[in-house]
Amino acid sequence: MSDQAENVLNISNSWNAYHAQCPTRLMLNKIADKWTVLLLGLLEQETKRFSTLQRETGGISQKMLTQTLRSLERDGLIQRTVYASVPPRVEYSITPLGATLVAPLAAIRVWSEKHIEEVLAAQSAYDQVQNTAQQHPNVRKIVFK
Amino acid sequence: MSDQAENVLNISNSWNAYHAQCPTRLMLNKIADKWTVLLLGLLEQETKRFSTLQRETGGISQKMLTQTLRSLERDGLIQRTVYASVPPRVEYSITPLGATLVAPLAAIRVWSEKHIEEVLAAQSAYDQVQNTAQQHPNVRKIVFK
DNA sequence: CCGTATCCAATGGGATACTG
DNA sequence: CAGTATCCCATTGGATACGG
Repeated sequence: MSDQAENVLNISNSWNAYHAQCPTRLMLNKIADKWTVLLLGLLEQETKRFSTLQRETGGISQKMLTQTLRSLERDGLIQRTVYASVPPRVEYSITPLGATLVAPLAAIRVWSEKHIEEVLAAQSAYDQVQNTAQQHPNVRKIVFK
Repeated sequence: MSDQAENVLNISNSWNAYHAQCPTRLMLNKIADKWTVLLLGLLEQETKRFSTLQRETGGISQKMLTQTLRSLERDGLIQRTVYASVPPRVEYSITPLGATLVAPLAAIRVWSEKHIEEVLAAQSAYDQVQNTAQQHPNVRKIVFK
């Protein structure tokens, strides 16, 4: 209604308030996953085996590796290929669809590396103010205007 | 070392394997939060009050609203202002730093809306194959090559 | 109006043991 | 090698009640 700049982030506009099935929410939940982005990063360039992924992530449990890979496979973001050799060999690779997700994720990475210092500084400043405010419990240090 | 295209998502490159303090991980955890992005979207344009935010998110509990707003404030992404009026009034607005995060988040939103159909289709296809494979339990339907 | 404190159910994720 | 199955603890988040 207003002639302000468009609200580019307003998910509720396109989806009538918060909706559990909002595409953005679905994807954010994926990305929010501790291992998803890391695995996509590892698979971005080359096909890799299960054990290789486990080693290169450095500490993921078998359960979570399997679970995350399944989820990514189900979403069509990675491809799983089984070779009927002995011992069995399974390889994972990124799909064309998965590859298109790399750029948006990289944007997040770039922002994070560029602004992390500001965020950490803000956190320190905030914490310091809170610690200074040893007033009545239940009362935060606040800013009047 | 190789002369391939650079691995733009490889967080481990810059941070020596998976590191809990990797900036990208820190930010992804924020974003992963169920309400963070929604609140940033609501505050993107204009300052809003606590009760307004609660209403417009449509269903967030007081606890989570407070908690999420605190977290965003601590990170320097939003600003909290208290007016010493009766009854008290508290307003939240996005900071310049928070505003710079809008674009990367919008990129995720755009990707999601553009590719959600493919993802859902991939999921359906995957599920169908799994349901068809009523073989020995413990054996998934697999693809040989 | 804008919170904080507490209780409690659901979920997530690691460790471990076992299979084709 | 590449999983699956089970147990179990830590974290999450909603509901509720209370406070400045």
